[in-house]
Amino acid sequence: MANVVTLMDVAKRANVHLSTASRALSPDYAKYVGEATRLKVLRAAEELEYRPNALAQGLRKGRTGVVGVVVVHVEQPFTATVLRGMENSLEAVGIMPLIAETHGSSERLRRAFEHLIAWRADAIITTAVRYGDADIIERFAREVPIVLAVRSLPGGRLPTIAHDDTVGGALAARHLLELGHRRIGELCGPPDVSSFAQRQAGFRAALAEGGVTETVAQTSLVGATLDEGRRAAAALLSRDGARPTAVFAHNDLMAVGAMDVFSEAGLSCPGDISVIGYDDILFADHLVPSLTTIRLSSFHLGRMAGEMTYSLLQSPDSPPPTISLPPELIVRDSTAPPAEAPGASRPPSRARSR
Amino acid sequence: MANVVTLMDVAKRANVHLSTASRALSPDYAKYVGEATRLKVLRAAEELEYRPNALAQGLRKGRTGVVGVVVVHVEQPFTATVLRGMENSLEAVGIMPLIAETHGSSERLRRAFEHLIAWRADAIITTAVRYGDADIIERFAREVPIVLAVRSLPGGRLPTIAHDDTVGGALAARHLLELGHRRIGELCGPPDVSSFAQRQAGFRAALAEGGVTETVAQTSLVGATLDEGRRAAAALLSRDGARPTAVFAHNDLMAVGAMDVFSEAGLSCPGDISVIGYDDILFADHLVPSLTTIRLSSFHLGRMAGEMTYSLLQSPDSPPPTISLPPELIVRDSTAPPAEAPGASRPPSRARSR
DNA sequence: TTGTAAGCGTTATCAG
DNA sequence: CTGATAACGCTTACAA
Repeated sequence: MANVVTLMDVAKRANVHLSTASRALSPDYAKYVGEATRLKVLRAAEELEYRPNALAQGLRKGRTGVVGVVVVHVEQPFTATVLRGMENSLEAVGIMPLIAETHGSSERLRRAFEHLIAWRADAIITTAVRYGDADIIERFAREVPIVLAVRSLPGGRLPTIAHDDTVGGALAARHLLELGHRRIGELCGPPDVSSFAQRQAGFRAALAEGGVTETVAQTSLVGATLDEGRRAAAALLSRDGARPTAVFAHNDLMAVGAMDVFSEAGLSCPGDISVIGYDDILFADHLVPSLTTIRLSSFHLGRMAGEMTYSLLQSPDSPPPTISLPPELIVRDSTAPPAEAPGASRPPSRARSR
Repeated sequence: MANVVTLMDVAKRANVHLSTASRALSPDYAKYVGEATRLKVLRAAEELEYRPNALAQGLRKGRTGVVGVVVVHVEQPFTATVLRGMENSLEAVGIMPLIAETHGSSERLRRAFEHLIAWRADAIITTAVRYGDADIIERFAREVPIVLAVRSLPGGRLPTIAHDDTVGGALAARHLLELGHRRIGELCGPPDVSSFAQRQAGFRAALAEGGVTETVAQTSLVGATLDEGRRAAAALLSRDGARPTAVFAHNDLMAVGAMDVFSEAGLSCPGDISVIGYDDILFADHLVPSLTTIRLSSFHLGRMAGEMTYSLLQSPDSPPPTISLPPELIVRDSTAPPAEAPGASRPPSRARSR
């Protein structure tokens, strides 16, 4: 190790002054350098395998070319794809994403932001906000440009890009209504996350339009995981009163957990109970039955979030844009008309993409 | 924005010299500061929301507290878990992982390393090496400590932590042999990746021990993805000669692709053809049939890789350790005795964990 | 076109 | 215990 080549070494080898070497290697200032000397410097840099110290550059320039990305969990299937999209667009403009995770904790969210600010990230994109984080986010927003992706915050004071989950919830509701379901359950994610709050709002509004005013809801405050899906589904089954004929899970992970529980309880899906999820994660089409769900263009969302951030960096004082992306209903085998209402016919089978 | 609080601001507000402020805030040097002044400085820092500039610190200290992690693809299920393990152990010792992706390209691998070196990462962990990258990796290893995880390189000159894929391949082979299979196919990942090379070697050696000397192999040079699994499986089916009664796919993704193709070709699994995968990715147990596979303790591997890196940073000139982790056979429903050899009985069903 | 020099925000080594 | 000061490696006005 140890053998770190600095600009000084390059300058010496090329027999030029430090600053000339700097200019020769800078895209912006190279034009002020004689062609011959420029080539000398380039050769020297090449030969010594010179690698500019990004710390020194950032310190001096006041920009790092780093954008922080704060997510709940890289491992979540949906998040991973969003990240890939961001990376894709950021890389194209020479920006490096620096990823930090919150694991759902507000305390870690705070630490992640402080970390990224300490590293002088030029901007921060986050997909991890909960309503309770609004204050702290707005405080940080005074220190660094922040872009909200996937999850939004009320007020719209920050640039935001997210799917329209109200529409998504409504799509789910209308699909179940069309199939003839009237007693419908809902497995809700934490209500202080905009995505879940909006899914619920959209779902209920659409049900109400269809004359169904009551849903059997079970909310998880912990998170929208497979285990929480199991727990919520079990709680829902153990209730008094008639069992719902269909269930809307706020994401696919919960849907899978619920399907497991239903199957263990001897209920067939979709025969006894239909299940619709949300997200269209990898392998949603490989489950048995394959999962009807709402697809979000996650890669695209990530891409656009990256682009939005870049243009924000270019023109810092344009008004905060808000972009809303449409979700899409993907009908598969986990939803069907309820056994008791044979009148309703299955709508023509739609695209089974993937 | 703009309003960046520096140490100078803190010092002024506390009425002490810059260097005193620095000491007061440093865990190592705080003891040389009078209790009263120390508290004054702490208060001032608090009030101003002072956040040390990590760039300046890194530049001055020569250490950044950053460890680069170079992976093929964050999105891959196996990788994501490994990452979580690394993060888990690195965070515990105050190190921040900086993630970079290669997408399987050597050129991008090089760029990722250069990027991380430019940012003066204290060390780099990589799970993305191919045999062809050996030279470049050894060159970089002169500039920064490198830890090889998941995939190894011949020679053992670099600290390495990986699962014993030779054993894993053998486990798969013996399982199929025990079930009575004698005509066995293999869907291979790229052979210039140690994991796949070793899986193949272990698999074939164990088959040979069982008297089976020939396998119907189909190799993918592109990558071990679902689509490549489909392609390889299709190629395997279209061959002359008797169809194999069992197939070992070098990872679960390829196994899923293969199962799709088999099912589309009207073959039932495990009735007509058994399939065993590798990795035990999320939802491997939710497929139908649930997938027999080799489980790797990915989280644990990640953890240990992080710990290894840290201890390497502590004692830089200890000999490069090599840690080998055992894989585990997980028997599920995608493997069964071949139809033609009813003599072989299914071994007692083992743990169906998850 | 090139050289000079002043920092960017810290830490660490000196004296005092 | 505290103050002064020299780096760390680089960029960029400003002079020449």
